[in-house]
Amino acid sequence: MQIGELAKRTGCESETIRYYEREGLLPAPARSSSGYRRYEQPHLEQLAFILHCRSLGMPLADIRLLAGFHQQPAAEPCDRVNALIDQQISRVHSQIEALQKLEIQLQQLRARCDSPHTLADCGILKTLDGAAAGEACACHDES
Amino acid sequence: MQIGELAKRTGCESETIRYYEREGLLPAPARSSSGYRRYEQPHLEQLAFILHCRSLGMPLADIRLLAGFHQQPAAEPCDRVNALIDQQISRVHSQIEALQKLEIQLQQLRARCDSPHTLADCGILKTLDGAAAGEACACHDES
DNA sequence: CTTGACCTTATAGTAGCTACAGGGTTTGCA
DNA sequence: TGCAAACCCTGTAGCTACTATAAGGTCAAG
Ligand SMILES: [Zn+2]
Ligand SMILES: [Zn+2]
Ligand SMILES: [Zn+2]
Ligand SMILES: [Zn+2]
Repeated sequence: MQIGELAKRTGCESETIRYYEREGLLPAPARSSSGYRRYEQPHLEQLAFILHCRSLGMPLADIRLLAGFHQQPAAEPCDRVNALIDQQISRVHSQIEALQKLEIQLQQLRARCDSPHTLADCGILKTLDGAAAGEACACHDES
Repeated sequence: MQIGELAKRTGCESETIRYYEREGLLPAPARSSSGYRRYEQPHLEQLAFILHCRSLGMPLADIRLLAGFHQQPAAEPCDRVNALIDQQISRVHSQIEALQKLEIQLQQLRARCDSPHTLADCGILKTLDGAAAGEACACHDES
């Protein structure tokens, strides 16, 4: 199949497929006489593997490693696999925590303005300006 | 003061300050005879304003707008300010939701492996391979 | 024989920095 | 006076994971 059909079947754009090939995540497929890429079923599965990992937020570098385990002797321990997943879980977890703090801060800032009123009176702008001048702010106040 | 001192006082690297100037977030300061940037107190406050907004996760484009409201007539309504903050809150909120789904999926995947064992037996790898072949997976199973 | 839908490569753009390379300036000290 | 350390300058490239062109080649239908 051509790249367009692979794209349609996986829901991944042709350009992304070419990008994965350039990045070494997908092996370079055979070419037709006119230079068109020709894919087979294994390519589709390899791409699906990548997309599935991507949908879990895994970075391409980790997916490369994960895919590489298929080339390793099957008797090796799987702890490196687990480590990659655990790392991803903790990355995601700390992002969540950071964003939750952010949301609280933003809501504290937002609460300074009970619109509608003018720019001169806006509690949000006043808070931001005050903080820039060194005053305590609603959002970063530790109390 | 020179750029290095402004950097030290704000905890922002010199290169970042120059970057903000290039991006039009900070006005170009006066220069010494040898071409060194010379900053005054207002610059420090403007930079602090930017950094404070950045710490709330605001994109530079929004900070540019937010800073621009200082040049607007003070009698204008502040609803555009509120809209920017509300937008940011909803961005952050939807990111949190997406990441929380991700974390659950990752933990479901992680639960397939009760290490230690081998690559051939690893439930994580088996799940990923199965999903690539079109089977249902622990992580994306809707049940 | 031409139109349209494919495909190819190469390059640049996105966000927000960060890290050089390759130079000039200023300060202090022997 | 000479020199080195610690500043500063510009310009460019790198990071992630794509996305979007530009400029061209190929193929099947009508
Ligand atoms: Zn307001
Ligand atoms: Zn604050
Ligand atoms: Zn395992
Ligand atoms: Zn899954």
